[in-house]
Amino acid sequence: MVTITDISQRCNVSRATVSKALNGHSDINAETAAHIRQVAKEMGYLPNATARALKLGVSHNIGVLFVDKTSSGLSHEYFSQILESVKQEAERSGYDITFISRDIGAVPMDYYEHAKYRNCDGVIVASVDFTDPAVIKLVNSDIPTVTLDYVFDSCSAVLSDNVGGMAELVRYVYGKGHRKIAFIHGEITSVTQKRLASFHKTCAELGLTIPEEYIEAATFHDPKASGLATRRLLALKERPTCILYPDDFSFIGGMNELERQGVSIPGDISVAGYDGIPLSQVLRPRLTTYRQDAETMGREAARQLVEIIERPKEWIPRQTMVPGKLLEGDTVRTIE
Amino acid sequence: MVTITDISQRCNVSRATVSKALNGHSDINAETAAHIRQVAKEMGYLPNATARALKLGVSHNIGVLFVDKTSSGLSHEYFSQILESVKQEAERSGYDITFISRDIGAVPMDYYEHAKYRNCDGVIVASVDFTDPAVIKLVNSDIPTVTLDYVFDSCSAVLSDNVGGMAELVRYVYGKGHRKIAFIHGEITSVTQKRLASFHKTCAELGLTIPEEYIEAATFHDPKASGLATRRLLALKERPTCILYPDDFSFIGGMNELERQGVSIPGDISVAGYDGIPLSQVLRPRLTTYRQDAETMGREAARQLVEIIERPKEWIPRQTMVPGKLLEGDTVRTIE
DNA sequence: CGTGTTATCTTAATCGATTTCGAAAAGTCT
DNA sequence: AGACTTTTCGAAATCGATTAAGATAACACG
Repeated sequence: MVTITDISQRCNVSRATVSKALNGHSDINAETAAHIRQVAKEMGYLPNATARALKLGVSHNIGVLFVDKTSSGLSHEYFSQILESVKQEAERSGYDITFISRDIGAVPMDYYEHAKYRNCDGVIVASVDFTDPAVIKLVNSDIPTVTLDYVFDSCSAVLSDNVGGMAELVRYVYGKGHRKIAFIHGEITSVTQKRLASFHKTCAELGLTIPEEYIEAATFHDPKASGLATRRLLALKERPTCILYPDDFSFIGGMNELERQGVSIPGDISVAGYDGIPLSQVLRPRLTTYRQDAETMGREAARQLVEIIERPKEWIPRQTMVPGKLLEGDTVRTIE
Repeated sequence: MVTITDISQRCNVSRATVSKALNGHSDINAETAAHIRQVAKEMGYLPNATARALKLGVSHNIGVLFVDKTSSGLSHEYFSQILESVKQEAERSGYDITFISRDIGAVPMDYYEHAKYRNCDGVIVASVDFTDPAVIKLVNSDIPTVTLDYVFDSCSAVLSDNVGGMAELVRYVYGKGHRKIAFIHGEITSVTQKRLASFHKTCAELGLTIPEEYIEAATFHDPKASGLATRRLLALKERPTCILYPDDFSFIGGMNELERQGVSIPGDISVAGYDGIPLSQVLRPRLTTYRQDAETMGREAARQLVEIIERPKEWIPRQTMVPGKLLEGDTVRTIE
């Protein structure tokens, strides 16, 4: 591998001169610098990121912590989309992406230790159990952190507008004439809590009284759980006319249960999902769902993290709300 | 941050001794070593991966190159699953994962340069245009490489059994009584070529003559393209009784077109996909599709790469074929 | 002409960890 | 006791790049 030393020998200058020439310092003669850069190019010189990181204490490397309970992590489409856009934005700013985990090899580590060990300049945290002490340790540490869909006082957060999204969804189905609206939610996380709160608040604003039995618990990304929840709703004396699901995957599980029971969609019961995965608009009927703007969220998270890293002085924790968009499919019908 | 120097001062020994104690060298007294380890633990010492990488020339870092044409990269579920299992396996062996790309920041780089710059010990390559000179440069370089779904002489490869998969699929629908089998394929890649070849070969073995018009071109992961191809097939005088699609996403696009034209599935026409994405078994009707074992592929790729990295002497390029599995859904019917 | 200034380059320390080589002390053997 | 091993530890170099501080020469100015 070509190093600075190799170049310095070829050019008959010191290593310091080469380094300065390549980094555009002003105390190097313009011609000398040009020559050095020329030679460096010819020799195919590449700076060694490792050596640089060691000396400068800055790695130009961002850690991402994406782990969900099922450890399916990336299989959740919403998160793979976020990851992809985080990656693109980080790269544009000159940062690479490294996954953070526990226990790298045989060595037991927590997330913070792993990030430190790898000299990450910052970390983006998503799709984890935010009550995990290891996560809390990380976000409260000296490492700049941006969280996705969760707020800590100690760091910036990029949030999908769950409150606004749920409100829009409820108002939409209300506008279609629905009054008996049921909500199947995912496991209790901050996201679920926000959607639940927004659901109740919006219903109240619209003058709707939602019976307790209309609120059902399921699990994110779990068609079976939502199927069961759906069955419970169908068993009620007074069936809802519309059911909201925690995500599109669960949504489809619910639709299956409805069809199995001979309930037509949206003829007998209307349904809507959340996430707006690409497939939702390919399937027939097209799913009515609230699309979370994963791309913007990832980009925004990366942008903010880079800003914190590069301008730590001016930084104060900030929450950024990313709006989504209602995708009006064919699963909610108008009723009188 | 706690460094080796800090520990050496606390223990009144040299830095060399600390390093050796922590790495279990035999020329350190057992008691001394125990004490040093104890103190290191108390002080919360973490080795600095950067310094280590610089000195040892080994980063314990694996690059992954996942870029598809639409630069949607990870949005392709097959690849996010592979990535996830690559990550898990790599971590178990003590390796971290970093994404490789071009042009990190303002600096123009090719994949090889990027991997070198980051001191990657090896790279896993998938979902790229394998005719890209930058990719070819990488796989032919001194950096150990494992490719997914593509074979170079210069490196090991992990392959989904496209030949076997397609053969199984064809034989399955043949077994169901189908004789007029159409095949919509993705853009021409090595994967497509294998499936095409296997399709023809298997049909020939079964004594089937497939008219040219039954072979249609579309694009991977593109429901519109497959919809159009489907329309062309439906316009034929002699319609096929079964259509095979390049992947499940395209598959669904094709099904939509069929339904739009009032063709019932599988009553009028049978259909089958490829990939076996999780949703394929949640949707109703359940999709008949050939499931690629992404998890095994990722794990195998990581395992082999680690082996090449750690035992370069004994290594010879090897191809590993990972079998998939036919998921028998409800989209292929039996005909007399 | 002496002093100060500027432009240009080098020396050497540094980041944190590893490792070669050697040194000192302790033990072993004849 | 003298010679030789073995055990245990440390000094110093090293990986590649950066940078503070210093050196040298050219130049300007009163």
